Amino acid sequence: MPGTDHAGIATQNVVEKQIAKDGLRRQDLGREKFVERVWQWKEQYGSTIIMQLKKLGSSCDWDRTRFTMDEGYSGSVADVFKRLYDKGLIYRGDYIINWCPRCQTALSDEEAPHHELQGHLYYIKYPLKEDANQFVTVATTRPETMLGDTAVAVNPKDKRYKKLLGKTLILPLVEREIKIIADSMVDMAFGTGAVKVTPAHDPNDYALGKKHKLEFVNVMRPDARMNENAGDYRDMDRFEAREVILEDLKEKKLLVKEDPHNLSAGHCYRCHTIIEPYLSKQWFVKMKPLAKPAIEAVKKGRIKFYPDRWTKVYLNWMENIQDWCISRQIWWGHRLPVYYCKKCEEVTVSLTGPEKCPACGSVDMAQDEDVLDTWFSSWLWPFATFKDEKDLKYFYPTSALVTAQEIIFFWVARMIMAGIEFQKEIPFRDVYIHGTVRDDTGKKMSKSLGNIIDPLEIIKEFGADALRFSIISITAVGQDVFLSKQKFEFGRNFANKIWNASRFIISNLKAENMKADLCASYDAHNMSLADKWILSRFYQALESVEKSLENYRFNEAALGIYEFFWHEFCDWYIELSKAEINEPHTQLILYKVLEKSLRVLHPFMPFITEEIWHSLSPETIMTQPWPHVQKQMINKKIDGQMQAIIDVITAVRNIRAAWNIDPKARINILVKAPKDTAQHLNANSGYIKALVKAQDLKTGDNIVKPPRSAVAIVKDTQVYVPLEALIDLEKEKGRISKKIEETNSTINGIGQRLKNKEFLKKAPKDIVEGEKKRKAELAETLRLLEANLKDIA
RNA sequence: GGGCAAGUAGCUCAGUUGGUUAGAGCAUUCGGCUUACAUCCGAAAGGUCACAGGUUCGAGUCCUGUCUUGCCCACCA
Repeated sequence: MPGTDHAGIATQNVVEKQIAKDGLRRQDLGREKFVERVWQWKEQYGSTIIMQLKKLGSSCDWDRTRFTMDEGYSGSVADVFKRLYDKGLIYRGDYIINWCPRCQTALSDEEAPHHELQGHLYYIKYPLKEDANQFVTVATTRPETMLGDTAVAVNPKDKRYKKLLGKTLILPLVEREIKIIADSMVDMAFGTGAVKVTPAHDPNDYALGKKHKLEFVNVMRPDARMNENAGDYRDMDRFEAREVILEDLKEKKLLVKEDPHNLSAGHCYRCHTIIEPYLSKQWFVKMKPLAKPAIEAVKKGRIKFYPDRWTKVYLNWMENIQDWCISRQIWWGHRLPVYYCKKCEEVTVSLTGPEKCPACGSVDMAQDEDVLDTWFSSWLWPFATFKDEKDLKYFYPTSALVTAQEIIFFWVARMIMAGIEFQKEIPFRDVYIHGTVRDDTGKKMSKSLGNIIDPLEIIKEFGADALRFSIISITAVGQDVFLSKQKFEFGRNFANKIWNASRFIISNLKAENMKADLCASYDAHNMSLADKWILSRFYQALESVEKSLENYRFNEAALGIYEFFWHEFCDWYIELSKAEINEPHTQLILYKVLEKSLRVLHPFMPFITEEIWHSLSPETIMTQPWPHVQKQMINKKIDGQMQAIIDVITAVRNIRAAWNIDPKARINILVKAPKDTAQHLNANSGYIKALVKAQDLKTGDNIVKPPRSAVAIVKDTQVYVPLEALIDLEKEKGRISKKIEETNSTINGIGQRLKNKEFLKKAPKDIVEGEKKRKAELAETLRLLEANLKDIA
């Protein structure tokens, strides 16, 4: 279900900037024309995000693409408003809200994040009415608001001010009489212990004002210039007024001092202007009743967060939830379905628009000028997006919501509340909170910071599959990712590997070898050890990929199939297959493992797998089933047998590298091992010979080490490689001695453990048995190593 | 002020319920055009798991404290 919201404030800002180039303000165009311009902009750029999603290979129902301002969706928004209003959960009220003087709109608390500022704490003397030589000194960071002061508050326990309680002060500059009141909210330790109270310009003071029935004096206009209540300071910008007021106070000797002071102030999340706490009439949603069942849903586990730690963050916010300010003084968005009678001021909420006032019958009605917070439409996304009741029934509730941490309050919490309130059912069961993408220096990538990596550029340079696979691989559950261009090489290289391996296999395949079915019996196709092994490994990889996906461990899933495909299938099986590439059983396995791997890889890398798939089948891979784990194909014994061969091959390669044996030279190998091991190696000597370029391989339990040969010990097996050139005995001694040292220290470690009676008593049996077995194996290896060393000496 | 996350190889990061020898990619060193792939192949080197205590037979993993970094929340005028 793809779609976009209308991003009210952000979009309006962009278009305002655009028309500003022609010297126009939105007011110059008027509401209707301006909104038209925004629609034009939306048509032109709004599809970018959808286009990017498509380029990334996102598999959505594109014909269901929805926009929050679509007709039907807008209907749901208005409908929900009315339902909440009728239920008494929406009200209009005076309140100190976050006001952005630049955007000229109210903002919710979540839209006005606090940032630290370096400011000053100014100490100002307010003279007593009865005796102008006596003062109360208050401390403030925003002296310009003093023009709106209607009281000074002190803590009732504060002895310094006890005798002044109830007395009257003369507010300097405006000469208004204000009372000294007592309230326990005041922190005696801060500043002077006396606080100026400005109920119209500060949320705390507002509360005090309500409680103590103070006067509310608003001294600013919406553009944060001082208004007629500010006397001589009228028309000055708030910060300009601050400077002038300080000058004037200084002149009157009422400014005691100014201390540097760090304070934190709300900033508009869109334009970063400092918020002005401002008294105005706004619309609110009562959140407590909506939050209650939404808290329950999470507490009872009907909705789960991944990773779990976000549960606490969610609950903490929900349990302290404040009413939601939903009106915005902008034009781009859903208008409130609210109508005022100009005659009797009756308020009517109506979906169609009333013809006349239901109270007085006047036809002189006007719709509220405001629009709704964008989130007031987005919170309906899980259900308002469906045009068809049947679809809604079928798809709702959805299984998982995947989103960013920063949006838990804005969106996730509210969707849960809306779902329960309007659908009587939670909107989704799992909430997966992914990490934040940051740049090299740890800064969050964002368009406004300009530090983004454009996915389209990466796709051009590395490919969409490379981009996807790289990011998935480095994203552990909910961990932030630090992204740089270089990281995309990882996915690109893997895509290259898949491409080449597929090319190799497909170019060798004969059609008749692809048809056979893999049935439960290994023998049906004369399978070799390697055939059985790679199938066993594939199904184990598949099992682990499935498990990882079920737990939202996408990186583990990606790396699981990566590890299998590259380092088991390509590095070992395909290499081994070259010797018998025309054998039907080899071709069958190559084909089966490839096509199954492609199906597993498809969700991670849709483009390359689709392309390769077309060489195998005329159909699309998108609708192919996910492979089933065939448990009977998983065989640990086969794994072990193959591992023994891999170990011998690795040991010989090691010798070749250590002794700088000419890569082209064919060598002879002798292996001395217990009977059954020797037999096993002998039966599969072809593998060894092929992968280490050996001329001849002799195995047995009575092999005699030839003089001048290098040796490697694998468990109970001794591998000898006779060297043509004169062997450097000292070097060989060094090699063996080092191995002895390593083996010894490991044996000692295990020995310590096995000597510990507590360990033997308390550790689980299988752990103890494992240790014993391992010690015995290592002891045998050590014995062989020492014998060989002695032999040299 | 409260909370969360992170500190593991030169770099970037994995490491699920405590269990044998802590992994990967990149970078490094050595050797390779071995007829799918040099965006590759083979081999190697590289870690007192931030620090200090504790629990445990056993700790990268659990507990406590400390340090460093980042983020979130909060009405210190």
